Amino acid sequence: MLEKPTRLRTDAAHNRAQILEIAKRTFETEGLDVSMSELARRAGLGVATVYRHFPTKADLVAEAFAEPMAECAGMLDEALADPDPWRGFCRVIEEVCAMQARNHGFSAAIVTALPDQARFAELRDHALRGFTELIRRAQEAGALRADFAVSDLSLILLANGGLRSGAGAAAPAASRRLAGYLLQSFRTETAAPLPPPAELPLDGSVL
Amino acid sequence: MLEKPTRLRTDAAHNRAQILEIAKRTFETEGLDVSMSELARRAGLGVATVYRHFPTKADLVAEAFAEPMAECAGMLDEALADPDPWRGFCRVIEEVCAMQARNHGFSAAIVTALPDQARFAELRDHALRGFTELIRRAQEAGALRADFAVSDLSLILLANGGLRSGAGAAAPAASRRLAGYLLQSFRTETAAPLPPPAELPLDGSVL
DNA sequence: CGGAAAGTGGAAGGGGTCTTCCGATTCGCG
DNA sequence: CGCGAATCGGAAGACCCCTTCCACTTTCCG
Repeated sequence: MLEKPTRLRTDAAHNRAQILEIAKRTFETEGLDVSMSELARRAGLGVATVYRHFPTKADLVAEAFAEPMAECAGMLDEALADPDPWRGFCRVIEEVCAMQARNHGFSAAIVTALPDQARFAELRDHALRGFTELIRRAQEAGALRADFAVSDLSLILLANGGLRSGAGAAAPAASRRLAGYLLQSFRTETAAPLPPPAELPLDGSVL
Repeated sequence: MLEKPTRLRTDAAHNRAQILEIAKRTFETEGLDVSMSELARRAGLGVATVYRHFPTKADLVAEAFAEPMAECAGMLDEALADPDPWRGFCRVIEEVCAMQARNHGFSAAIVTALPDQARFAELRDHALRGFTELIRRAQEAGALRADFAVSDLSLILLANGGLRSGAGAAAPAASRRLAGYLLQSFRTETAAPLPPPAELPLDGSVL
């Protein structure tokens, strides 16, 4: 039986934290296309050290994005707490889009890390159930158009993700504008007939 | 002075066409992430042969996408010919989105090939001028919201490009739905205040 | 039909990635 | 303080990629 040493040596603990910190910052500002060697260099450590603490790049990514991931789930809970479901709905969309635009690695991280990390499966399901409930309430209140589908969330995330890759520094502004446009067409009043929802994954690959 | 031999040898001409054909098909269905070796293999030729006809991958991409590129520009001219500017506007958006969703390499090709290919600079400028004119007319007719900006085209293209990468086979359907949502919010009636347009490139990198 | 020129194929150059290995180093308990 | 175990660092393995080189083959003109 393998048993992991209960605690890391103090230097090792420090290095681990250091790597994680650098990874968080770098992934956020430059995306996931940073090599492990480069991360190691920036942390002032060897590559092997990085691999000792994070067996694979996906593991490092998962760990680095645990916080933003949880933050996202938190947004949903806050939104559900809002007495006005439409306002809650808007906030979720706006905030998630903003997060995605701000954090360059976020979208890619979802794809890279989510699929086979059990730790996120629960988070995702929770968020998805919450969002479904939010939609129901907003529609019942007559604010959200009736033909808005849960899969439209994937649509929004993918579309907004497209901005991040191409808009560079303007990504946050572009993102706000896109969210603005979309939210206006999600309101009941607008509701003209629409092409049917796409059968988007909705599983790990998108959210 | 270098002068290119007026005509290719018949076998060479055949091979060139063969490569181009394979490249078009492959780029369309699988995107640009196909190696030159793989393309050569599929064409039943050696790598060197590919490079003899297309000095760099970007050259091959440019050549392979010349047609869809021109087709795009054509859509604009058709739209401008439509007596109803709003209908023309919608068609451009819908068709360009459809093209982007159908042809997996299209967006990436714009980024890869457009920047330093003089042949496309003119095409792009023409299209951009045409689109600007189309916007003006649609706004004057009172159909398109007044705060729609030219840079919103980049917004649409980037957003729609995001679908293509993540939606897989559902991309066309997702694309149609996104275009549907957006067009509804572009109509005058909807027009509620909106975040300001982002300062998107608008140059080679996006359109 | 024969030979010069055009065209070809496969290997190899140069660069990048993720990951593993192992000898050298550092920590921290006794 | 000393010594074993945990940890580290850099080189190297195993794949990718795009591109170049050069001996070999094919075409086609006189």
